[in-house]
Amino acid sequence: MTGAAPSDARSERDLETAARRDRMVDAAVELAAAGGYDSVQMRDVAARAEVALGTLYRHFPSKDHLLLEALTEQAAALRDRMAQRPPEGAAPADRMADVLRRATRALARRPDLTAALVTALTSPEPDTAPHKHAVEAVLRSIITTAIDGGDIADPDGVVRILGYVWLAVLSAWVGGTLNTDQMAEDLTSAARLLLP
Amino acid sequence: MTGAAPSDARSERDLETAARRDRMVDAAVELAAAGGYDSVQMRDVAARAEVALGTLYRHFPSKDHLLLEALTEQAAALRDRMAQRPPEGAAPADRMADVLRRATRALARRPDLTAALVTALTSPEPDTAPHKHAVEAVLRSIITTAIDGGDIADPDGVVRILGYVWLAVLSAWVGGTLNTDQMAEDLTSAARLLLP
DNA sequence: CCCGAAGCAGGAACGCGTTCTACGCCACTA
DNA sequence: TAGTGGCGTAGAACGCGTTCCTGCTTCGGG
Repeated sequence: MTGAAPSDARSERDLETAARRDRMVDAAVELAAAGGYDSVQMRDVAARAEVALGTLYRHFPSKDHLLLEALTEQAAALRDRMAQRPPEGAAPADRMADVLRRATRALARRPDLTAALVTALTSPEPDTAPHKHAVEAVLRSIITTAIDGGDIADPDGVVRILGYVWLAVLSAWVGGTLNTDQMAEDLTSAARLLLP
Repeated sequence: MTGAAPSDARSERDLETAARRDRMVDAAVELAAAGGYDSVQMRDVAARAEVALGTLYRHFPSKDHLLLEALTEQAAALRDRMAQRPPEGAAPADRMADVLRRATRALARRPDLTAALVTALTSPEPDTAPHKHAVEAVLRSIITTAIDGGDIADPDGVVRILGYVWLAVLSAWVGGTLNTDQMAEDLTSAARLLLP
């Protein structure tokens, strides 16, 4: 790593800033996992990532952007796990229920982290819309591959509705309106109502 | 008003504090209608209601509680309007679509106010959960009366899912992810998929 | 008649997200 | 070699939600 040729000078610098960026996201995730949204304080993130506050804001224009970056990574990881071990079940509704059960279990494993990320997802700042679109696209792709193969009249509509229900249930769970069991129950109920 | 008998002394005082409370909610609604969530600043609300900041916090433990109080009133008004002129249509799906169309139109009439109230509704503070439950109960009651009379297998499940979709779509609209037409479209699509 | 409690006014103070200022370091280029 | 622009550090400053303090008034009970 240290004995790089002179021609690598620029890429070395880039690697450093990429590493800094990773440290910031990692610090945010650690703080979120420990205490939720309120525990992710920008000064603490900067300190833990060994970075100045201004640097943090140079890379992420707001706390919500920072958390949405982390959420994007988590969602991608979830999609990869689903692709690696596809959901089981004959009917689309069964496969969908399997997906939701596994996803819910994964999210409930680190509740404070999930709460922090979902909080960022439901923040009303309009300039985070692109990030939100990206996350929702990942969720919809998971749903789509789960229910693929069944004879469904309006697959796009079903996927969209299931995505909405997923988001609403998550946000209700974060807000304390629902517990984990109710969340899973409502999700599978939606899947049963919308899928054969 | 001024010539009250002595026995009315206590109720006069209560009326004053009730009037103060109303002024606070009204001030919040006016500010929200003018500029959305960020324009509802607690110092401004207090000043406009001609009340000290501490008094505002004596009645409402947080900004979100204040806005949720306003939202509860709005939701009740919507339910009353729906009761006064019931939705038209033969099939439950048609009546549901009518309800959603009228509700969406009412909300879109004052977008900044709606955005502010929905923002409060999706705030993650757990101690606002009772308020949220109340609002959701009103929404579900509207849905229930709209689809009542059809032969639906799992009416409670359908109502719950439609309620979730309504909330998710509203929050997406507030977040800038959806425009008004898409919101109405997704809602009627959900109604068609879930109702005969 | 006096007392304590409750409600309110006015305003300072605190916490945290966000912005701004001042400066240093390093790769590039005329 | 001097200058320039990008990225970083350190830390003060600002805005707004929230809390706290100090003093005033009104009411109900000994």
